[in-house]
Amino acid sequence: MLILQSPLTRKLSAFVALSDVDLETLARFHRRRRSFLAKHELIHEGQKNQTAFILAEGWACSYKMLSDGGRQIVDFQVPGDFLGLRSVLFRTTDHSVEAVTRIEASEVLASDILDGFANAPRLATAVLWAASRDEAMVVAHLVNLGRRSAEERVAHFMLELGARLKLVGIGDKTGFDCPLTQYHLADALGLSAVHVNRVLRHLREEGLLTFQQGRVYFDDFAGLVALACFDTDYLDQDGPLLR
Amino acid sequence: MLILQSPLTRKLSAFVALSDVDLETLARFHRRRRSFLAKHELIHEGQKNQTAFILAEGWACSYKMLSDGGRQIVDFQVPGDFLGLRSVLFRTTDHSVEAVTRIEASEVLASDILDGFANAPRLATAVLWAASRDEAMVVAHLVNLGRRSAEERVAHFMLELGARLKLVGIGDKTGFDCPLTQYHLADALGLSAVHVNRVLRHLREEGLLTFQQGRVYFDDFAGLVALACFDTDYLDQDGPLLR
DNA sequence: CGATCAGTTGAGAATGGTCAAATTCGGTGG
DNA sequence: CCACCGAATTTGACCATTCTCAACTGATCG
Repeated sequence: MLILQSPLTRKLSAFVALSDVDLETLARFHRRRRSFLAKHELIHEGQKNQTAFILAEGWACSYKMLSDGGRQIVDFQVPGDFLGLRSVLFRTTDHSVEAVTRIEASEVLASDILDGFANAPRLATAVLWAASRDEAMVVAHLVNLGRRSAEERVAHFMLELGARLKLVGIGDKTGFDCPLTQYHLADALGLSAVHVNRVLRHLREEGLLTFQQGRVYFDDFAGLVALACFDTDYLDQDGPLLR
Repeated sequence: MLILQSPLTRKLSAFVALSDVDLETLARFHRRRRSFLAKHELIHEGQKNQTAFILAEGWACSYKMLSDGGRQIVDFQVPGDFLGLRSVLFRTTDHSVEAVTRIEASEVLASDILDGFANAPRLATAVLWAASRDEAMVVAHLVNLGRRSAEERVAHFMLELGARLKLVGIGDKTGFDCPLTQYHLADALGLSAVHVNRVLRHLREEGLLTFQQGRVYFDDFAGLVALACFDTDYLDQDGPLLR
């Protein structure tokens, strides 16, 4: 093993057994460590020839702005996730990415990625495979927006976020630390911030969930799961499929 | 060139310059041609060890059912698209796929795909790259659901579908043939079928768009673009990025 | 100690849903 | 060719969820 098990390496190894060449290439992606303040926009929608980042510490979010000033958050990223990979794969980017908290990330130039993919095709497969799993989360999010009430949306979102963070080792069944504001929730869930506030109050009064002082408490996990029709075992993974 | 330019081959070549081995492997995916009636469910949510399909003729849609009986259509597939690729990549599938019209498709066994990917890693990269572009469409769809009014949603959806079909050579600026029912639209757009009908009537009365007898007419293309804030050049592609 | 930002609450308005019933359309069998 | 059937579309009346606007509180930070 050439490099220590970074979150990204661990994630990729779930899909493809990586060779030494793959791991060396991956290690080369991790020069150029940067840090950014909360709210810094790392990737800007519409720009060409962007660089990408690998998130090492903190939270980020990807979103699209609308012409009326509203925004829709597509997904949140946690350590081990790529930021702006698609902006490299498609020369131009269709969304923006900004830091939610102060973050640490490795900057990866477009040429690093394209050259790396050409020389280490199995690494390319692994990275894209992982990107494809991220799509499953976007799909779940889409279903949430399309067919659930505000209350179900909030409950489902929190459960899903909790499940995701548990995989990375942050948080457990009782709750997790959550640096998001109610505005983040509103922009992610397609609701107004005012209504998010009301829904949170109601969930708290019903004894289901509390979100206060940067932490989410699952006061009644089973009740939330029932309310949101949450599929408990949903991000499972067994072992590499490609050897 | 070993096989004729199938829709899929053309699509993949946009991302990665394919070798003869890649093309042979791809050709091997196209034995086992099948045909299915409209409404046939090809992939069922939750099943394990599914096979995948490559759509050759007709339309399909991928969707998730909710426990209350509602469903959310995630995306529509047209010739050249994979059906159920993720059910192979992740051993189990998180959504269902059904035929919208009568369809023709090549059945591809999980083992075909995994063996093929192991032997032709650049093909793997190309297929996953294309899957990643499909995600961009899912993202656009998500934004549509989260932050637009019913009228904007319908307009945007139709424009996007039109743009996509124009790329495949079906339809033009004046409109396209569309086998969807208003129920399909409702399930895709997170609206009730009744409301979809009302919105369509309104768009027709405003002289913007007509959807009747299986065809969509863009009566006022510029007006629609303005209403939906549609990004006209959005699925562009230049040439293979990976040589 | 202002200033700013996140959270909270109320009142009224709007968008879109539900239920129920009619109408049209595309086949299909006699 | 016509009568009929089921599916898709259309319309109305009423209702619910969620939004908008506006004001107020509380915390944090130079």
